[in-house]
Amino acid sequence: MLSPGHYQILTTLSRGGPCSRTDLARTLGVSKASISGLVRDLLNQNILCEQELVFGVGRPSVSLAVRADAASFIGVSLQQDPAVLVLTDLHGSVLARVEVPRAEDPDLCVESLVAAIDQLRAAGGASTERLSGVGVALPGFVSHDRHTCVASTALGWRNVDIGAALTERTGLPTWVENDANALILGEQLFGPLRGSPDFSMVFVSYGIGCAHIVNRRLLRGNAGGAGEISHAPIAIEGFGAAPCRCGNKGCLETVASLLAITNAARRAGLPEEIGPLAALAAKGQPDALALLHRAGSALGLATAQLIQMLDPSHVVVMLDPALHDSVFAHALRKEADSHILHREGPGTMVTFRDFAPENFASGAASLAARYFISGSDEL
Amino acid sequence: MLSPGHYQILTTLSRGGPCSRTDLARTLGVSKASISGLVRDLLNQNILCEQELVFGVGRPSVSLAVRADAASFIGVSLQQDPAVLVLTDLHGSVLARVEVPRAEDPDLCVESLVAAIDQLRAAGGASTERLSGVGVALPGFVSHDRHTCVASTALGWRNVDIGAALTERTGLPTWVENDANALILGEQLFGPLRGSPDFSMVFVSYGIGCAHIVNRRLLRGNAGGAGEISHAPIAIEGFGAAPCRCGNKGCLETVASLLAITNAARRAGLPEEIGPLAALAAKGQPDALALLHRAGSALGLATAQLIQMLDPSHVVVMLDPALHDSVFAHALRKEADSHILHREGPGTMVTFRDFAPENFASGAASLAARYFISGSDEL
DNA sequence: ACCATTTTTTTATGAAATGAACCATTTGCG
DNA sequence: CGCAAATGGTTCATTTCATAAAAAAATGGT
Repeated sequence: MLSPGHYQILTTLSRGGPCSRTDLARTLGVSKASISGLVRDLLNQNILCEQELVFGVGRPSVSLAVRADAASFIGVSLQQDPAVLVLTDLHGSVLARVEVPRAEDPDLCVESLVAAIDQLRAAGGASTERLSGVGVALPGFVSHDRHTCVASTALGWRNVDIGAALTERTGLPTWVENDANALILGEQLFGPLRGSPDFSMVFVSYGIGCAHIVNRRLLRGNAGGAGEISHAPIAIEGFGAAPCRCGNKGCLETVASLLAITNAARRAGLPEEIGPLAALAAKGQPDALALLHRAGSALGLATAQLIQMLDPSHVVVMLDPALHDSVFAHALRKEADSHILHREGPGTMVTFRDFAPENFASGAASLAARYFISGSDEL
Repeated sequence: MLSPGHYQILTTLSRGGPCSRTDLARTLGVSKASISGLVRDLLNQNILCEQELVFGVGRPSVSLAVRADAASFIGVSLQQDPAVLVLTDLHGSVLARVEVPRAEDPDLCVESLVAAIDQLRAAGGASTERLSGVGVALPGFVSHDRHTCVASTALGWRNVDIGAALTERTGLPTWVENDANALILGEQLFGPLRGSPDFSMVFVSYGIGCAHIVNRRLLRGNAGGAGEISHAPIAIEGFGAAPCRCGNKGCLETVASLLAITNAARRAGLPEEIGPLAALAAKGQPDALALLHRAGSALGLATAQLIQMLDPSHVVVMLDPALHDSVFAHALRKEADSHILHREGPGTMVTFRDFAPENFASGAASLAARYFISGSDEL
């Protein structure tokens, strides 16, 4: 239905925001005549709309923008229990939201997800008329075809073709992706860093997840295992090198994940929840301070390695709100800063953002939106 | 002169080796009719040639290959003193080779390079009729436009537009690139790993250089500083964290570079040349063994970090031949292997190769060849 | 009112890709 | 030996696509 030219226009608009026909022609290196025709098609199909006039010298240009209501998408996050599902529009805004318990058994899980999707469709009303796809984010490895979960320790799954199952039950095309990858792909399409060609995201949950955009593309690597930093060898002097479930010693995950932090807190007789622990550290309790400082420093060192290796323009670290302004965050920033090679020009910017399970769901929805916009899984 | 279609054919052939017209049509997703016409043009211009027939059922297919003598290129390596210049054909074979002292003063340097290039042209004879470009590899940072050396501590240069100078004096288009980048771009176009979408190269010289191909493209990063591992924080327990010229402590460069190794050897009263040092270690001299083991382990740890982060299919480590089968290499492999997360399927393959200054020169030549083949600096 | 300037549309022209038919050359089989 | 089946490559009329040039539209300044 849409030609490559149409997709190029949609991609350019969602990458750089609204612009005129002439801008599009310049950016894409084609004639204004071609753009004119393609834009007409997209206007007729209610995918684009003309926005306000931009006045300069001469005839004002009309801004073109992708219509938010041109399509809607469903995103499923199995990153935590409960699972979160959202219905989003083409700008990534959440139109409806549902939570369901995350079932371990694959069949039960699909069952409850299908029910939740029906709920979302009902809640969305007219906006689901052009519902065009489902995305799933899960903690684990996903096969090359973006259908099957090859392995997930968190879910206890091996070779579960959840993509095919959902497609069959909902009649909607479905894309499956690793949780960290879905998160960063959502950021690339919908987030504040949209359009940046090189950036990375790290999140601290029970484990530590990480993904990278390099040259505008997701870094997957040869076997799809690229970008992992949770098993980076963080053998800082003075840090004990605890054995990790991966068989090595001194992995980042054994120090900086929420699981590691709460385990260490329990052993030290400190509160096991991250909120109270951070509050205690804020009051100056020495053990809590040391624990969070150590964890933050470890993640900071890994971040420095990441920055040295990939030289991204931004690294976004998603943290529990309780940690946002804590010694954890400060130690992270300091350790990262002290281990990167400073050069001229603006270096990598490290920013913190609140961790919310919803982000994974809307990242998952963006997988389907991406296909709508670019006709493929690349932008 | 050549259209995008022509370049696509040349790129496909040099990426995947000789193939038939029908294969090209399948690979590129265009009709046989289009390929037929484009190939005819390239045959007429003596850029392609028809090779042997491949028999199967039905009419045999004729293999098409890029002619080695379709063009020739000059590569300049300023990676070491003396500078090495080579004349290569379109398959990367070295047709002639010249060395000249590497002058510090930019003007003098250009002067001697121009003279050496004339020598190469004379030595190349008829093969330089279609000489189509010059590439320069140098240790330092190169501006975004691939003309100017922004900074090089090894050469003592700041903002030297060596590209423009050579273009003016030789009349040939010139591309300038960082030494490690030139090396891996040469491997991508001419080497055994040609066509691999994800691989990395590391070389151990007075410093340590490193570059990566990700998704078939050179990893440059936001500020062009990606891929550097020489300042990776290698703070292995038991390894002293020596201060580095970058201001941090415990950088890889302070342990594993040839400069660091020979400095440490001098302090320990061991031979300062790498050959005798390696020989001593091979005989079992404890201090020499410890020194090389420590250096190899450090590089191995950095290699493990690299593999975890990028998940390449191959890592090629270029070493002085004396180190090739030494405790350095063994420690490197062991340390790398023990710090990567093993998963199903074939993991990253780490291979050693002899370090030769020529590789940088032919890598530099490949920059010009790349332009001939793809019409841009991407493959 | 009129001109300069810039954006957008229209239109006529040319280039490029295609599908379908056709020719070429081999293997396999009776 | 002869013929069908299969595959590779070419030719050519047709369609699609992109473009440049011209025209129209919309505004600011003089």
